[in-house]
Amino acid sequence: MDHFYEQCKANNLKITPQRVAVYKALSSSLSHPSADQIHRELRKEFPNISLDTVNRTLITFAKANMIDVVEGHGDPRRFDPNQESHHHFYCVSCREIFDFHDNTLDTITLSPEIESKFTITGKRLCLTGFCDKCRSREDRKANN
Amino acid sequence: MDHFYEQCKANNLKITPQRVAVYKALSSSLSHPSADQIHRELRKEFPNISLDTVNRTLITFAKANMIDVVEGHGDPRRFDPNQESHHHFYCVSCREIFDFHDNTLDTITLSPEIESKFTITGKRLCLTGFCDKCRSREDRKANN
DNA sequence: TGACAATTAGGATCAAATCCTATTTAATAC
DNA sequence: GTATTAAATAGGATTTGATCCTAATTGTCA
Repeated sequence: MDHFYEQCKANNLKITPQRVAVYKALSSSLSHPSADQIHRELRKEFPNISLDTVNRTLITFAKANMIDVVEGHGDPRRFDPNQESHHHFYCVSCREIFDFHDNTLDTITLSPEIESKFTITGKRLCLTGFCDKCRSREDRKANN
Repeated sequence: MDHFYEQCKANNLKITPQRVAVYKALSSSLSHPSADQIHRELRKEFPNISLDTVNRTLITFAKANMIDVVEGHGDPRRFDPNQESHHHFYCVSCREIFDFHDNTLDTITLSPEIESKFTITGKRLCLTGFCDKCRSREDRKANN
């Protein structure tokens, strides 16, 4: 938890009981929970904590690189007509998905342990970050 | 489009004007659109087509392996406290996400072209399929 | 061509995320 | 300590995506 306090300091985030609670709840979870799940969990201890606060707090942590948002990012369900092996870059700013191809990556082999533990129907490298357009927009913001 | 008709046949899907339209709209799109986006597009040509139909149709195609649902699958936004390099297996049945580690995969290098085109903040192999529990459940269903 | 099962339209419902505003609170300087 | 101020919170309202429901329609196959 010391690390948590340090990271808050470094990002100018006030340390509130709610933030501590949210961070603890997420850290102790193995299920990649949603804001709603964490909210329900925390309600037991803090009957008044609001969903909005939990959600906002998690997004704040994510922006500060203290936690991650998993692939998908809560966007509406999206479809892909391309049935050939390919990979995705997702821009967290404009939410656009860019396809890219890579012969080397297409041949990635998994450990036998993983192959046997799951029935794998899809395999894809998922990159996240900023696309060219949004990168320059972010840079402008930072320099103002 | 011949391929489309064949796949419909093979999956016992009736060929309706709506299905043809949805398939064409998705195929000609490069933006990994949502049901809503396709619906808005199709409204121009078919003013009466309903969002529910578009959504249902896309899900039907996906179940028939004619198209894909991209990573994230429209689930609520989910968070991950684990900041170390790791990878994800997503069960499309129970929607659970399982972490796995792989030293080889952690060292994946991307083409310079991709590295320069985007500012990459996250890199992860995303597997989809059925987890152990759901696999056996699906098998039981299939045998009945 | 007729019959039946599958599919659709469109409104109702549900769920996730965000917005809004009055109130509270953590951090800082004194 | 105490006062000040900007940041953070609660909780209700709103928006948006997804699904459900039912009556009407339409492919398909005999």
